[in-house]
Amino acid sequence: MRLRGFYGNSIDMNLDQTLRTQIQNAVTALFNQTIDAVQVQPTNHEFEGSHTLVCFPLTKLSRKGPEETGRLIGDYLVQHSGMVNRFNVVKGFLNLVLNDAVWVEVFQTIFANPNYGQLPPNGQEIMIEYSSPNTNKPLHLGHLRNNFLGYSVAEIYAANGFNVHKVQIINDRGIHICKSMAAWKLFGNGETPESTGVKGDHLVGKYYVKFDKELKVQVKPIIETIESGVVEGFSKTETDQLLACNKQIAVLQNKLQTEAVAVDRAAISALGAGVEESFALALAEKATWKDVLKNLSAEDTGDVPAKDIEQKLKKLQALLKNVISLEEKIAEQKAAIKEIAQNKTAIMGIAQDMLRKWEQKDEETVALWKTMNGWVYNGFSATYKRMGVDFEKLYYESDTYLLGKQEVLKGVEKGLFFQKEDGSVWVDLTAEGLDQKLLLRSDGTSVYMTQDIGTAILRFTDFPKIMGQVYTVGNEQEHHFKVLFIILSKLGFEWAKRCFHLSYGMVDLPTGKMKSREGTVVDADDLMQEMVDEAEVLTRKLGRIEDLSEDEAKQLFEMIGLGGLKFFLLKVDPKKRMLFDPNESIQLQGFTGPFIQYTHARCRSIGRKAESMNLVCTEADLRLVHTLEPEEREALVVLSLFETKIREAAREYSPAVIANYAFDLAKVYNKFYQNIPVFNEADQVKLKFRVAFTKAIADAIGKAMNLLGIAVPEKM
RNA sequence: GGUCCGAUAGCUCAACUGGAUAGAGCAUCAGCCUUCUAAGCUGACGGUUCGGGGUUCGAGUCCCUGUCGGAUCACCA
Repeated sequence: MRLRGFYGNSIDMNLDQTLRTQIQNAVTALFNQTIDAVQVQPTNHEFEGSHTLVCFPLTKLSRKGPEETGRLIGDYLVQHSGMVNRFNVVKGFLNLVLNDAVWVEVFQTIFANPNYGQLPPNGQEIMIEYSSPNTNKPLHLGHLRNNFLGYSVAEIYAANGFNVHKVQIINDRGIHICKSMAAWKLFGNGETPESTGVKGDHLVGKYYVKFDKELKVQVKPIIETIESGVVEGFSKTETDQLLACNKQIAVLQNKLQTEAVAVDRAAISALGAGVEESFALALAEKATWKDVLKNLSAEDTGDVPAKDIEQKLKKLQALLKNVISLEEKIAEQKAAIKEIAQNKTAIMGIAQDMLRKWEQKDEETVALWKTMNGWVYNGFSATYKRMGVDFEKLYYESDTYLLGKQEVLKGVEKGLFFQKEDGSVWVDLTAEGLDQKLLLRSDGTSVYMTQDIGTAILRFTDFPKIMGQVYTVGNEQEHHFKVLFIILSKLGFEWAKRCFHLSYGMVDLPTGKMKSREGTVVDADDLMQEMVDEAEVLTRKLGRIEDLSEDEAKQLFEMIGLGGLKFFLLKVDPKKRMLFDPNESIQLQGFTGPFIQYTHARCRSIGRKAESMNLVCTEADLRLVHTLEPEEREALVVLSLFETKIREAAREYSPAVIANYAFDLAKVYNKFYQNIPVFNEADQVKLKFRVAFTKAIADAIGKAMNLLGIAVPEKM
């Protein structure tokens, strides 16, 4: 979705624009040529100046070298512009130093604008979806990235002048919740959140895990029977498939044995001691080749240089390529068998039966469904509250899947979709370079895609003025949304092209990927609590909370713990997969939330002292400021970028832009703070200016952090 | 196998969409508290931007190619 054209001008852009015009004038005056585009960029820190003109492209017009061109333009600007104080030319780059008066004026504008950081309303409405959990288990670390991201993007759009509608779709229907229901019915003994004291979403999650465990137990003998060659009691297609799998496995295993013998054992032994023993294990079939390789790479290798180990592993990998690829193929076949076998277990039968009954509105099933979903919602709302996220409207899959079905059937009538012999409905996307996609099962029930079609249409009906919709969903679903948007277009909805999938990368742990079945998920509630606890420990250690009440202290720990967590998850470009290192996330120094919160508290401390001294800065005072210290100038340059960053963050759908900016601002202010003690200043004008300047920085930091959903303390 | 995404300092991440000697933080080392909050500041160390070609005044960024990692291609959601 393109949003260009909804943005106005900000302070630094005006400055930039004026400068560009003056450069254009200079070029016209000097070389008797006109240009329509000039390349101006921020000056590198190592050189003096704030704006830099790239001169290379101008050499054709000036018929002079880049340095000479730069000098001529620089001279001209100093003499005629009234803005440029001095300049320097390095290679082909013209670095401009603006008059302090220009920066003082910039500050006056910011000072006079209490809404600095909030762009005027642009009359546009936009919908942002995030969170959208399944109702069978509690929220985890992945949801945290999703929620913080969605919430922050919503705030950023609001700051850009949009009227934002935050929504989510709750996946309250389907086989997943039936699994929890089935397990609860079988093993729950009537447990409730009240009777156990367990948070509702966690209780329901417990039974989801229980279901999976039981399923594993029940499916094992079935798989063993199948693999022994006995395939009975399956439908025709299933039987064919299973027999085919068995056949494939036999062939693959034969090949594997041949390949295993062919592995160059001599080459492996040559790689070092210990390696060979590990492979003896693999040959005895106690481990797969892949596991052996994995174990070796994880082994403690003492003081062998890392590069050597890496090379060794690469060699090994190459030697074992064939056997590992065969193993993987066998695993694929086994997975296919498992899939079919699972449907034959008693417990899966119960869950599927519940799903059918639910669709038929069976009273008892619906009642249980309502009860357990209710537990989950209570749990979720507690989690959302602590996370500090909210929603204007909730959509429930159980309300939208039928609507989706209607729309699909309409599509069939119009000839947009087609029906197969078994009654299933499909859309043909081969013209778009994709496959055929199922929209309704042969028994007429809805799939994921069906309900998303319904939800989208319902939303544009509920909010007819929205220009578009943003879906905050992990990048594993890129294909899904690509297909969804094409289908909506086919159905004739012109707004389909203004739907945008805000696709973000997965969160990895140092131990690898999170897998709910292997119990390696990081629970959202637990994580938030740990962060707050850690914040408390570290804060008490620093001993700065003596004059805070117990309540205030608690609030502060909450602010720091969650601020740290949010900042950690938001500072990385959303598109990229990121590593969550728990140890690093609770750090308070450097590029962290608490560092920025701390800077804010410092500023406020100065503010309080100024108030106690009755120091008030007026616009008249500012008019008396004529010179700036380098630290002040530097900070003002950063401060003036705020609204441009707010725009950029919206354009890129990236809170990371704001996070980086807030950090830059805090850093540049700390430099000022350290070098120029504010209250040591005898000159009243300078003193007042610095107090006002500090307040402006604090406000900008606070607003930037708010865009990330992070609160900032008065003291810490 | 097809499609898409990624690879930058020991680690985690930037790099204004083609511009300068590729920047921060962490870690390591060395300095700075009689001062508005040291959760801070200053410095040092650290790079063949995965390999190989190409495009041009100029490439981490664009094109081709190879290697590695991830995602996806369900009558799951």
